[in-house]
Amino acid sequence: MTGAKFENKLSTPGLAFQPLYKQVEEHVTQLIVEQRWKPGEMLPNEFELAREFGVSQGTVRKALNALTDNKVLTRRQGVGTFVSEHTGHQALYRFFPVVEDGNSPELPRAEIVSLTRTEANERVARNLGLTVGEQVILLARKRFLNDIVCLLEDIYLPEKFFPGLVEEPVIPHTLYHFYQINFNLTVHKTTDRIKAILADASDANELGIKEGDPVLMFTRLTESLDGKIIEYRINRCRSDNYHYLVDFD
Amino acid sequence: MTGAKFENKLSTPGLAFQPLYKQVEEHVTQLIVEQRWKPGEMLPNEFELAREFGVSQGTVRKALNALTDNKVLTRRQGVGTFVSEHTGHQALYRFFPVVEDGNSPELPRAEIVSLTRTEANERVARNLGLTVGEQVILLARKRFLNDIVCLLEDIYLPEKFFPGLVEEPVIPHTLYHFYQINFNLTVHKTTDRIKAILADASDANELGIKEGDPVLMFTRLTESLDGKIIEYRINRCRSDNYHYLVDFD
DNA sequence: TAGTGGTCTAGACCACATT
DNA sequence: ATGTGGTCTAGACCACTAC
Repeated sequence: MTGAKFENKLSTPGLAFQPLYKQVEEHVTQLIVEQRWKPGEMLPNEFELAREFGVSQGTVRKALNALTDNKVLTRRQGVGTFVSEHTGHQALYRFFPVVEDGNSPELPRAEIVSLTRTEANERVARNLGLTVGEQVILLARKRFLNDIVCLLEDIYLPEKFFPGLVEEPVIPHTLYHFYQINFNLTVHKTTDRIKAILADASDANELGIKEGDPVLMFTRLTESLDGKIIEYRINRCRSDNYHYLVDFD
Repeated sequence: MTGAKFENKLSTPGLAFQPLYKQVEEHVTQLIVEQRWKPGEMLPNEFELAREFGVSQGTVRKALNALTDNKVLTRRQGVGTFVSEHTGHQALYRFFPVVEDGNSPELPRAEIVSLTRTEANERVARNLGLTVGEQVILLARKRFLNDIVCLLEDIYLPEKFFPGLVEEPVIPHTLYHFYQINFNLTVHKTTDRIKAILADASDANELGIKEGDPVLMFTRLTESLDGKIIEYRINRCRSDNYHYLVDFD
């Protein structure tokens, strides 16, 4: 199907013809970005959406299932189709790769160290796709597993995507859910780059290790559902009793 | 569908009812493990498979597409459906996460340092699911990016899964393809656990860095298509100019 | 009981690659 | 021209959940 064959009600943008189900996928994503349905809310059923978009129910199903694979939607048999919310154990584990040696993955506790506004230096600007000097928010946190500090985070956020965040009185532990609810920014994917470094005096002190001890350092770039780079993190992780877990399949 | 409703020709194992398309998926996987079709070979078309299994073409399609998502099969429009081979750029990048800083992912060269038979010590046995003292093969390699050594690998293989490997006169660089072709072991997924350590004298010498420099160490467990753990790797990677790249989505 | 998603089928037609 | 996978549709029925 080239996009012109059927009379459907999707906004087909000009010449880049896509299969109908792909158009439905993008259209539904767009509607979520525009907050027609908010996180946690239920979508109309397949037949209603099919009627609205002018396609068959099977085509809607294919699109909704693809979005479910991408974790954008959650479907529950007998209940309905929902916009995924970054809450619940599964969603929280999804982007936290640090595990205590010999243990199963667990959820960490977070403690805010500081929250300030500053100007992007060259490195931050390059990573966030900003120009040097643009306003960014720097959020520093410590994270704990079993009440032992395991990770230090410096989180840089473009202020234009997070207006007013720096004045927020209280920032919850579940940051990605907070982005989603308060700034309509749903985290969609992340890229981590991992290196080994030696602890400097300050990090060693905060992590409870010695200066010069090996530390796992990973930087993260986070992309939202609508394709914006919304976060740049610099993480330093104790490596004596923790590791970074990756599955390829 | 509970598995008993339709008269199909799949070996439904007793009571663990599965959807038909899931049964087809497992059956096709089993046939690949049994080498009814070898890597690179083409399967019969959807209608033929549907007739053979006693299900509809749409059900076969759903199963084959799922296996394609899992990289077990490769489908090409107008051509056919093929058993995936661990060759070709895409398949080779898939399990190699080390990238030179500031560069795009590239394929490394491999050089064999030694190939010996030994007995599994406690650590190796535990990771490979063997008993201490079982025969294992130890393959040590160096890997190069742009002709600079970046990674040292100690690869432990249970001899029972790789009979005769230790006498092989020549081992190719593309190990996972070699496992697949010569031992009918298709790598399906891997788990890496990453830590930061300090280089010991030997590793530092081989990697061209100084003793005590930070090094990225990651261990890998590799699982085959039929669910066996076939490989345990201990990797040490230069961290001065290289990093480990992970995407979550 | 009503409403939802999940499975399975059948068939028409399109797009692509090879001969 | 032929054969393959890809898309789209239509409809029947099942399984699960909530009320």
